[in-house]
Amino acid sequence: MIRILLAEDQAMMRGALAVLLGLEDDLEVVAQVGTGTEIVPTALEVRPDVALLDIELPGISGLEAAGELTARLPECRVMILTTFSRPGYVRQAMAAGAVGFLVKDGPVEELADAIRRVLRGETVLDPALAAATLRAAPNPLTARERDVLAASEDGSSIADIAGRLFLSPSTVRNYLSAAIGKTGTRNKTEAALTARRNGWLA
Amino acid sequence: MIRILLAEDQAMMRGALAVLLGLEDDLEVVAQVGTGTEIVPTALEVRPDVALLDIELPGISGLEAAGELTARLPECRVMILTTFSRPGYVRQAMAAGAVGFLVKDGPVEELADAIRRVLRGETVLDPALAAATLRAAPNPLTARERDVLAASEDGSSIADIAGRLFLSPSTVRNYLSAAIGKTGTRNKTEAALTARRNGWLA
DNA sequence: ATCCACCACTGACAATTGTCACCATCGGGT
DNA sequence: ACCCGATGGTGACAATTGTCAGTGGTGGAT
Repeated sequence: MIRILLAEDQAMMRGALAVLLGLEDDLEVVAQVGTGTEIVPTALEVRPDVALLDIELPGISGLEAAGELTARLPECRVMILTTFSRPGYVRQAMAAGAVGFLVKDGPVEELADAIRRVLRGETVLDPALAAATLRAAPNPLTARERDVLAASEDGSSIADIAGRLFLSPSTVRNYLSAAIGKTGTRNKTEAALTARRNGWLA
Repeated sequence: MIRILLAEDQAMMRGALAVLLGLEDDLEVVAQVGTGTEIVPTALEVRPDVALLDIELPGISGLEAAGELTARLPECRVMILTTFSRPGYVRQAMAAGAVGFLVKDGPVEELADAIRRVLRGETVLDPALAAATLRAAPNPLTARERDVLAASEDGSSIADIAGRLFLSPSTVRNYLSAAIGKTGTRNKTEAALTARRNGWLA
């Protein structure tokens, strides 16, 4: 019996997947969580064979949790199940020790099989997605550039960002200018958008 | 046997829901589509009792499809199933003749029952959500203001927007200024963001 | 007939934003 | 010791953006 931990914030999606996986007679969902913060504690308690993690979660992200989980519970295989096939996500997932990366666009039928394959020691990653990730440029942004971009995502003014990050407005403008240059965009809004789309933030 | 049409863009969610609903012995998913454009033609062909529509879909939105569907196939009950409980969405759904509005945050168990209740003639709408919708201000934006806000969502410059909408840059700036005023925000990025969050766009 | 809301535009002005050159410090590498 | 990249800053300048006061035109109410 393969014991599964399921982390997904949308209750309906989480419930549906749990029922679905429960229908397979070699699979068993032993824990369900709706936030990133619960992942590691719950996993340490129930000791699942596989953790199926969404990325965008309240609290910490599934990718951060993946890193901690592979470190603290190495016998648990970590798989990422996400809406977005962003190159940066794939990169971070692999760096965090994940052995599977599934996109919610794919057919449900693949899911149970992917879990079994991971447990046999295989790595599950769509070849086209792997290729696209390798083709795409790796994250060119420095930590600070990511900070200011993330802070500008809600449309904040430079003064706001500076206040929030305890920097001088001029410094913020310089980082933004650098980020705009590196992303090949024309203003902070576009820069934040493409950085987000590439999985370069958070 | 209740015949259901399912419109949802995420294949995995769509598949999982279909399996789930299929487990109920009085429910039957007779059609699944992944785009908004397919909804009406498919419904006219298979004549379902209930159409369960996501809002954010490729092609036309589930809300637009809902309006057309209630007009062209009145015997088919339309239910909206969406991630976002935006006041504007609820308003539009009801205006389009939908008799159910479900949020993907809720438990899966409710879904089948909600469908049955809708078929008994009830309207399914979380009271708290209904209250919040009534409390929230209705869409204060004019059609043009919505246009320019939608066009500015990708971080475009005013000149870009003007070019795309065949307007003079000054006109665009005036509409944006009006939208900024009405949304109580401080720049076009914030304005577009809050308009989107309230379900005032598209 | 008059009012009002919406549409479309212009021009002027102030504020914000983006670019650039420049300076200083710190921590690795080589 | 030296270079390099990242961090944090200043000041100057140009471009973009936001505000405001106008001008008209349209079409639907009263």
